[in-house]
Amino acid sequence: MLYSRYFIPTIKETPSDAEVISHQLMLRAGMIRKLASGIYNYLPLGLRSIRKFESIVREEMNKADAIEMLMPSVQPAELWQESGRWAFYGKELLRFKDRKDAEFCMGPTHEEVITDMVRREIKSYRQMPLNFYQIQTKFRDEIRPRFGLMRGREFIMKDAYSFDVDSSAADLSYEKMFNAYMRIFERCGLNFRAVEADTGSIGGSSSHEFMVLADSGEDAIVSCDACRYAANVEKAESSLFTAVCGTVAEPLQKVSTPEMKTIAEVAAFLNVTADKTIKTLVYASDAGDLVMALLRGDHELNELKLKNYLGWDEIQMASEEQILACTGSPVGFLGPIGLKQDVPVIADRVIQGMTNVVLGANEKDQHYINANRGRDFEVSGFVDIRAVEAGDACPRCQSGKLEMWRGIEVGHVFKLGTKYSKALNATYLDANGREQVIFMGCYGIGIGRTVAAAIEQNHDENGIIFPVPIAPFHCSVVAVNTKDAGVMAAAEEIYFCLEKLGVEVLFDDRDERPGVKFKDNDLIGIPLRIVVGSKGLAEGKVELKIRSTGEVLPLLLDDVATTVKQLIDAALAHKL
RNA sequence: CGGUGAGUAGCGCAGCCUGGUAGCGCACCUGCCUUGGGAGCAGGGGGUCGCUGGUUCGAUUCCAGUCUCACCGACCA
Repeated sequence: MLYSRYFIPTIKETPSDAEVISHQLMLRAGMIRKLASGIYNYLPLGLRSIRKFESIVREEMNKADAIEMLMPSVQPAELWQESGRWAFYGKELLRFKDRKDAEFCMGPTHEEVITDMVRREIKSYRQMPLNFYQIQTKFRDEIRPRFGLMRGREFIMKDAYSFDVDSSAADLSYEKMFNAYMRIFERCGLNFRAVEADTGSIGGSSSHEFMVLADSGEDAIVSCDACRYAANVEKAESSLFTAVCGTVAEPLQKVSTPEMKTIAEVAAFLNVTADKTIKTLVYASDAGDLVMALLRGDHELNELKLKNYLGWDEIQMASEEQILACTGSPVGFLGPIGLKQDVPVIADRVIQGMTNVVLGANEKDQHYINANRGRDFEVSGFVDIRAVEAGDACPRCQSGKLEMWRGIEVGHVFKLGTKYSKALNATYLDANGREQVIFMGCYGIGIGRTVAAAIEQNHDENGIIFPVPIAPFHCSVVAVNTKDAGVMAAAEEIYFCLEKLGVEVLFDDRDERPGVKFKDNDLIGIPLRIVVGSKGLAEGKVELKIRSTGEVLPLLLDDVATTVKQLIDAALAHKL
């Protein structure tokens, strides 16, 4: 490809509305341009990287026996009403009507469509297992799109759906996809973790997220430094069960704690450590139901764990009025003793062993000391509702410690069970001629997001440093002075040789000063660069610069093409 | 939807407080010069100041409304 005939509109200055590095660099490198909030044009260079990643995904999906197809992005409302998600999905689902007033939506995901196809076509256990995938544009009307391709409203996604005769066969399909995902992200040279995850609005029994580690990631994850356990903090189990307080029950006593509202203030005032106190939180559902949550004073609540335990759709901290009605006390002095309303009291498991604790007296400026469960208050259940912290013991192996990371969710695999097949009545006849419900799994990869995540993880002050497998070009050839006929002839020669060898090469033949070309080539992140200048040429030499290390190798004119070819092949093979 | 901030040339911004018909850097066009890290000189083109209404002799500037965008919270590939 000739640079002068191609289209790479680079930008020298950082656009002011781009917050994260991948967004800034994709704009500056001329890979994407914004059309509307969360909606982007993929310019030629950006599309090349995306296509590269797509073909890696295709290869691995095909290898894992998934079959490619393509579904429409416009979907009829009836299917969504049938699955129950038309009402449940909310405003994120972009809905509209056609000229006949029939309702449609832009597909945010395709469980309904694929299940509808399968229920029409699959009749027998003999036809399974089956796994269909597509690479297609999705639309989710996100409330707050941000970070460029990282969270767009319109985005390219690979989604796959598996269909099996029973749960254990579905587990096998899940495992195949899981392994394919591992290979996909390994091939891209990404530093990532597969973590246990919450299933969210897709539903199902269990799931794993694939997280590219990056400080700008929107998710927090933990992983064990000794075993393979890793989880989204939303999901991560707390390993703490043990109590830390004394065992002889002292008499309950109310003490004055003027203006002492936070755990830290109360603990300091009463001269105890925070782990001898109990933190009381009140949460409300959108229906107005209340629940009281108890945690050890130095612990934090994981709202999602509480929400999942309660089975609520929404959870939020109760309002001051709700709290006053329930406890008779302002925030800061809450506790489970002497409640005005009968609300369930959910205690973290750690509470079970605590004795002689400090907690709020449900009265302004008053706390209890030496409170004991059973004698002074009761709880309706002990549940793991605590947010894990870095340094916690691993809940699996117990010998390891949990490390905490930020991550970008690039892939997510779900065991759906029969959630959609039941709702849409997707059944088959088993060997005994009995009707059975199909077991499903679904598997997503954010295509654009993965490319963005790769940039997030591979860049320096000069721009992008693409991993070879998803680089838009493998190599660039820079002619230092285009007016020098010798330089141009040599550069052209190298360009043709590389093309002949199947190397994807960008020939920077522009009549620009060398500095401009170097800056642009660095910015767009081409892994290898050959510089052809008159000085080196006089000795029959050119330079090969490696973008990732900055290493510069002087090479003889005759050796360049084969050396580059070898380096590229090695880089691609290394990831397989 | 709630909270914050911003809309002035393709991009990044100033001007607005104190109203008088718009400016800087980069980019773009022409010419000269230059060719190993975003050069230099000279000349030039481009803006209904987001939109609507109000106040005023006069509004980019003041007021009201509205739209869009970004950032902070719940969703998610």
